Amino acid sequence: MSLRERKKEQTREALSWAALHLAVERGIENVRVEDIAAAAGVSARTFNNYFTSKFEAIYWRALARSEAAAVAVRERPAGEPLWDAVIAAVVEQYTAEGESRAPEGWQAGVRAMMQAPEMTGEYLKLSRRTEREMAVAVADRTGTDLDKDLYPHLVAAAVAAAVYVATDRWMQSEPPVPPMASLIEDGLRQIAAGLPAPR
Amino acid sequence: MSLRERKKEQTREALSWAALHLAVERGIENVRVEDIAAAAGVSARTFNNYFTSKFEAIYWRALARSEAAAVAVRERPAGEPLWDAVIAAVVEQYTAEGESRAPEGWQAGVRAMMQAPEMTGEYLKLSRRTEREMAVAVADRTGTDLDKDLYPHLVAAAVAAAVYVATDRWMQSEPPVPPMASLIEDGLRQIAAGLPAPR
DNA sequence: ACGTAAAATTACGGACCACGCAAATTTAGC
DNA sequence: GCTAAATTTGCGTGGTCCGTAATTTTACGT
Repeated sequence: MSLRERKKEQTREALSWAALHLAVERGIENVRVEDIAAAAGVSARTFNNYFTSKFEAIYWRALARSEAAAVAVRERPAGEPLWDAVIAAVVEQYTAEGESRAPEGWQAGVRAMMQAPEMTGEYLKLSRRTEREMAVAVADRTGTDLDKDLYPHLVAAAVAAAVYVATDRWMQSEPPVPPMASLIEDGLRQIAAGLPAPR
Repeated sequence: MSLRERKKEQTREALSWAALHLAVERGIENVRVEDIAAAAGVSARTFNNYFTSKFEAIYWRALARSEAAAVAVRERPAGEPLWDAVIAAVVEQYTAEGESRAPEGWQAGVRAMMQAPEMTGEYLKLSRRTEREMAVAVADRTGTDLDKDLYPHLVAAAVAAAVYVATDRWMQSEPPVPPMASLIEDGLRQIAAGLPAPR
């Protein structure tokens, strides 16, 4: 990777972290694009070269994780049943992370920030774009057709929904907070079982 | 209903129709809030008293339909299995409508408009708010707990996902266009079956 | 080390949005 | 007809996002 490409990645990371930190610190309503740009050491115009909104900057890491999940589905063993592959691939993204290394209070801060009304729906809006990656991976594994079949899109949308609901639950949990990976796995398994009404 | 309440509803309807019409006519990127307000015969400030964005105005009818679906779930026979109730309630909203009475070219225009990149994710963002209604209805019917159980939220999110995917497919269909209700029912049935990989 | 080209950053201006506030208007109720 | 409540509207403001062009940085060849 060239110096220029490395610097671009570094800028993107810096902007994303600055967005997240400032939002947790001050609340999303007190964070302006200009603040994020200043914290990252670039101009506001540069911020908009990288992200179309502060929400996109905040969620960039989560969105990258969704992309990585789709890639991981493709890389699962070829004969593996679809849902086993999907669940393993998705859960993997939420397990190999240094959650326990986050500063004290960080997770509580993130949870509080994500509850702000301004955040409602923003993740879903942005995740629409990464859903297609998952649909492509599912279509490849199941031999279904993206243009003719609902199936791959349904799986992708249902997976995104399960991840969303589980992370929303995680955000609203009181201590002791269950691991996000467990919640996500639970959600995906319920989907794969056809969401039977509990007894 | 008082005159005042009737006038408020009429204003909301007028604004929503104006938004949808102008977006179909000119493309969303050529429609300003001021244009919508003028077409509805009110000020731009009044527009923002009713809607927080032009997307909310455009999708208002669809969002109202989601709300109506949640209400309809509550009204299904008490002993009816959950998914039968949900599918019937949701599909009902997309059947009792005068699709065939729309002007020639209208459906094609709506489809084209919804494909615009600016629209991506906007419906999902807004639908987040109505999902809770469906979750409440599901919790009531299944005796699950909104604060403790993932289940009602998973069902609500999965239903919203199925509706979204089906309407997206409908929008992208070449003539002869299948009825939206059929696509939605198909999607919901696949979800209720656990999205098994097709053979 | 230097010169040129390509890419990225930045400054600037402009269009647009969304909201708070208060004045004006309309509706409700007696 | 009068008063109160609700709604509409005008105005101002803060903020966002983009297009454009100038400036700076990096890449590459010599």
